[in-house]
Amino acid sequence: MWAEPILHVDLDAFFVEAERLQDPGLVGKPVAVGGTSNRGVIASASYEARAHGVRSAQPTATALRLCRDLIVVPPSHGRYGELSARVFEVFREFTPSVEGLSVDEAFLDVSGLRRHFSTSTEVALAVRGQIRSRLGLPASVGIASSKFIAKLASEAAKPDGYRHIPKDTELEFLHALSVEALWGVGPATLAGLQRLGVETIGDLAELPEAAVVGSMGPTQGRHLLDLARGIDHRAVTPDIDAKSISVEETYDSDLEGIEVIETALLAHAQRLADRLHRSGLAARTVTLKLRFGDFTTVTRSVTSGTVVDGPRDLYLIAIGLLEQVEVDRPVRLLGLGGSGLEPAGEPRQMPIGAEGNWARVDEAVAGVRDRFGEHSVEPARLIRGPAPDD
DNA sequence: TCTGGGGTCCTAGGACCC
DNA sequence: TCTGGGGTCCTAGGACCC
Repeated sequence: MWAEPILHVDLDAFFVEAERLQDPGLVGKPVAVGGTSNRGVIASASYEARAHGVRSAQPTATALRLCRDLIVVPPSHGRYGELSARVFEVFREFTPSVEGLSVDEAFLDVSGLRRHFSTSTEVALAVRGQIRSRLGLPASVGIASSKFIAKLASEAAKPDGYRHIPKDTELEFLHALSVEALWGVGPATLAGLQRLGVETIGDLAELPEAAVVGSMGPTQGRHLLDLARGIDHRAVTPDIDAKSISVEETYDSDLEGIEVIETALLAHAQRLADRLHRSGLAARTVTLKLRFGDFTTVTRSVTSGTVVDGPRDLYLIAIGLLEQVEVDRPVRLLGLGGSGLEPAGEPRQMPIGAEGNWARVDEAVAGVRDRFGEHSVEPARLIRGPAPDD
């Protein structure tokens, strides 16, 4: 009963369900949350929409063609984040050993609850019940002896169900699944495995290690082979600190001309500074990302001995990185990110001879934007005048 | 009706240091 | 007579996940 103490809790169609809490009129209908512009894609689809073939990551235009009654709602990530925080509070009422994978899923190690519940499946039912009754959200739970089996079990449990995989039936459950179901097998790895004649996880488990390592390299090869044989000793690790923070945007129409790109980077620098400020972090490495109209993507990054978090510093660094890229084609996407994150220090160093104390200005601006919203204070260059025709 | 936005991890080559 | 091996950091790109 307690040989399977790992739960994987996965909220069903989380963004859609969050929208249904706001607007109950959406219940029972084909609904998707996603971008509504010409380049928008679906982030989350209701099961009614999935019945028509609507999937996440699908272009919204394709989804509308597949399902003419589809209601597409633009995402409200701020609200989803708040709801997610409440879901995680519920998790932590059961155990401190909660490892979030994203806003809508987490591993829970419930082995410490032996004295309070007779089985780990009972814990799973209680977690599901609390999330349903207090937050109005459906969740599916997988219960297993290891993280990756628990994750596969929650997938098998969807929607709004639970699935317990007893340890002695693990391999039977695992080996029947398609190898694509394995965490870490995407299109490129799948193609390599198919060349080896692998279709199911069971097929992979029977291959000699040398064949798998020869095709996929030692690190990934041995790891996948272990998983295929049911071996996964990874512990549930709570509270992993963020390693990078980034903002990016795909434009409705491609950007042309350095000035237009620089202006867009000013907006990115401001947004990134806001996100860093809210997290109390500063970055040692700044990375600029450009995707051209033909979808080729380049990145340029720079690491310095000091950290940055102010919009002006981020902007100047971004401009410096932009100069290293040959921008000879229209730009579809711009991104700016920070990594090598450290807690933002109290007293901010200014470069010797820098004019004025920009760090203090940045700090003050960030404080105002936190309190009054992101449009309360903006660089003058970003403020649009009244629209000419209304 | 081509392909979002936010992440993590890995690899490979070069710089640099001992 | 150009020549070592290890370790770490940095950069660019790519695979993958939700």
